Amino acid sequence: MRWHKISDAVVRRLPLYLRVLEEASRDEDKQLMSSQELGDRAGVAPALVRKDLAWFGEFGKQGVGYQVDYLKTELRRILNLDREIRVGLVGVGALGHALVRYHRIRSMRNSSFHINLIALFDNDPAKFGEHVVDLEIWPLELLAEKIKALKLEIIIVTVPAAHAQEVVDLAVAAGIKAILNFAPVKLTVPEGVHLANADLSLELQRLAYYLNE
Amino acid sequence: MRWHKISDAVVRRLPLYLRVLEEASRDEDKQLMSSQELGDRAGVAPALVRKDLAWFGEFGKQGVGYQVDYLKTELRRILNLDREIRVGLVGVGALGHALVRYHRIRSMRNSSFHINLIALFDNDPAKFGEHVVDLEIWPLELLAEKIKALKLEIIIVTVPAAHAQEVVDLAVAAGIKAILNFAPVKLTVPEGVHLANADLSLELQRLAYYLNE
DNA sequence: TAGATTGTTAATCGATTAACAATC
DNA sequence: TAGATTGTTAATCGATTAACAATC
Repeated sequence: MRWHKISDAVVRRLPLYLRVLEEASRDEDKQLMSSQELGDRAGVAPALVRKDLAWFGEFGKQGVGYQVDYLKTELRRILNLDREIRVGLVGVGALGHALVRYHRIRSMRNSSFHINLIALFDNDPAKFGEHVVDLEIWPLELLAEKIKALKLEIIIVTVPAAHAQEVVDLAVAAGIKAILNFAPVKLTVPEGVHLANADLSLELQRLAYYLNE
Repeated sequence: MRWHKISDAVVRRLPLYLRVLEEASRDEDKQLMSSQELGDRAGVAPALVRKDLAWFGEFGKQGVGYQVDYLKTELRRILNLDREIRVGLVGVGALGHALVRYHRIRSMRNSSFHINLIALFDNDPAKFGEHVVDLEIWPLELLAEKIKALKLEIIIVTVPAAHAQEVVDLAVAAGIKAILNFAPVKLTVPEGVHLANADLSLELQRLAYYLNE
């Protein structure tokens, strides 16, 4: 258990730092990085990088900077990426299909990426038993059962807006603690369940605002 | 030209309000809505709803609330959704393909949705001339030319991370002012060009943080 | 009129930045 | 040692919330 409640603003930057460290170590074999450089590459002010990291421990050395490998390991641990995280996807339409392919290929190439999509669900009987890449599509009725049996921890929701809330309610009742939602609808989840929204039309509408200044 | 520079936090909520108003008027034929109800439905405090709207004018009546139709019209105008916004998509892989289908079908069903995806680009000659739904895939070489000829204002980037920055540079040089990026990479754009990131792996990594509290 | 709700100002809250002593 | 850079505190900035006069 952590002492302070870390704000979501901080948590959102951690994967950014991790990505910078992974690229620097993979592409440049970099051993050390200062908060200045890490910040530059992540698009974050150096003082903020140090403050963010300091919530979790003392990872750097004065006058030297941060050991890339060590900080990488620590960030993975903090983000729970040092163990397998099992993910299910509900709604294998065009978008769901694409996300499966995108994700399966990524996780096959990069064995250290421990967020694994391992189960697909749909409510269309015509799709039951069908495979996308190497994953079988299960009937939506099996969602709760499979969440428990396969220890799924995150679900990706790519069903039509009208069905998203009921899918989420089912999943939450079965113990799901995190949801990545693509449906263009505001979902309600109980305290303790975390929601990330990937709502493309909202993003496009936001961008449209800036088009005549 | 607007008097105050409106913060992005405000702009992000406007499409949310618009969606609530559209649903209320379409599904419930609602005529009036208070900041209280609009806020409840959008997940925003009522005082913040009033403050956000007040940046752009006086749209409500004391003791009464907001006229749904009127506010809807005003929000559309503010967001530039009262005119056609033309969008191009670069990188017709699995994800790009799915976004095209998702978006074309949406815009065909909902004629009032004026953000239109009208051009596709890829660098794979095998795909040139191929159609996705009703849209032809053009060679990436034509990007700059087509941006100008078709008056594209937004591009959606679904190319691999390694190519995203060069695509963006090309597009920006040709006059693009807004970019929706799906590539898992931090893009650099000049002042005045707006960027929205839809980076799925960052979102999943963020969610993973919350999985053992 | 009485009740309701806006638009707006002041107060609060939270996040970022600046500054610097500690120390490698 | 001298220079560099961390971890941390204080100052600043910005966004949200509370409160209320105006008014429909």
